[in-house]
Amino acid sequence: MALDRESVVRTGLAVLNDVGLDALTLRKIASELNVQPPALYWHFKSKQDLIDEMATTLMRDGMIDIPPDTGWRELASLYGNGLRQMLLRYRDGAKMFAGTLLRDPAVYQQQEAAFRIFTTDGFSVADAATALNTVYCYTIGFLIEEQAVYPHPGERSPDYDIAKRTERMADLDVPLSAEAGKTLFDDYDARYQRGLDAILVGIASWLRVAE
Amino acid sequence: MALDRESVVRTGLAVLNDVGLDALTLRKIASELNVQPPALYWHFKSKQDLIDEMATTLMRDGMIDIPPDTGWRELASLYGNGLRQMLLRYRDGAKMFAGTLLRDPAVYQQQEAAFRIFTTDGFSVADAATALNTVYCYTIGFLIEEQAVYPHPGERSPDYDIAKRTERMADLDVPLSAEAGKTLFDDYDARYQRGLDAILVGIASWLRVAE
DNA sequence: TCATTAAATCTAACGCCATTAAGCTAGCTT
DNA sequence: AAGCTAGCTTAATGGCGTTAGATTTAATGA
Repeated sequence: MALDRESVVRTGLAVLNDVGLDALTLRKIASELNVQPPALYWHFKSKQDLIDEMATTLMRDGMIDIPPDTGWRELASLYGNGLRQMLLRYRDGAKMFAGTLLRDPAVYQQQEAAFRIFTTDGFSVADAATALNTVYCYTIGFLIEEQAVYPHPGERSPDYDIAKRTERMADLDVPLSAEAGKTLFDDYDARYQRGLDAILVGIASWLRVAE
Repeated sequence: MALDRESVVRTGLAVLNDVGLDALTLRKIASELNVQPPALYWHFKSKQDLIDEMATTLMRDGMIDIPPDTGWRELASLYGNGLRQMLLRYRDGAKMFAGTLLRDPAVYQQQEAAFRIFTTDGFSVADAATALNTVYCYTIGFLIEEQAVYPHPGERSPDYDIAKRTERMADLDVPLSAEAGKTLFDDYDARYQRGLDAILVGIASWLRVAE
């Protein structure tokens, strides 16, 4: 034997990666564990409970140590990029994460360290919260889109065919939109970075105003 | 008689507003229309097809006319705020929208007008696309969070109880996080605006670099 | 060593779901 | 009047999360 929360969560994540969030079922997870579906209810009170734990595990695994003497800007960049890489590790990672409330103490402690850096650098607590929340929201939104187009990194979904999109636009007289498509459905790394940098520039302006 | 795509979509949106996305079923929609569930398949090829159309309708209804002589910044602000108000009209509006590919020509034409303003103001098409995409992603991410806390405007979900959250943090020694909670679970209007403004400040810097 | 107990799983079933297949019916066309 | 077809119906399929209750397993205490 040896079925515990941890192994169920790991198997859940593996199944998620295979089939995606919509097709993630307790029956598949149970079958992967050579167990009958109701067995999972000994360890989790509901499917949502399991998914919450999967999200928490993902977060905990993805947490990075903050180097000493990190400035707010570098930290925010690390936070955003770390979050993105974390979500990219599993199919539909962002969708699973979105709207999930994390109860893990480790998350709060990591957050606390981030707030300390921001306040040390001159931000109010409210501004620090707003700043990190802005980065968070942008990242989640970006990744939901990205993972819709690329369920797995490097594997484009057939639903998002650039050629067909361009074709559909051909008789619509929207040349700029057509050209923008090239930007919007490719090079997600660079584009994420560009948007994140814009946010950081804007947040930096909060500091100067306060001075 | 007189069941058509339009009326099914409207009823679908009404049911969505009542019960949320997870509990949105074809059976409920059909029952609301005094019709048997399979009847919907005459008008839509699948549930997802109906949801796509619901999202498209929401978008189309929420589209606003762009006043003449609007600058890129004002436009981007209108775009973000308009998108937010649109999504707020229905429970789980953002979740429904996230990852949905819109095929409506009207959307492309609206987009085209936006791109024209950006390029007139000196942006490249790629930068215009990145700029609007950044606003879009931020807004979607923000609203998924917001609607998790407030399924309906003004009606807080019981899952997000500030008092309980503070309580949980009491024995954790994370005073800044506790204080941040006050910011993060309230005053969504102001916070959305603050984040959006930061993004716009950052995007403005793209212009100056190019000059 | 054996009875007791608790933990962890099983089988069986319920009610709901999206979807498909096939039949019926009203109204339009010829 | 006959036939066609758009637009529904009923009936059924297979899958889902979840619950109830029986059953096994492993540890405990006498």
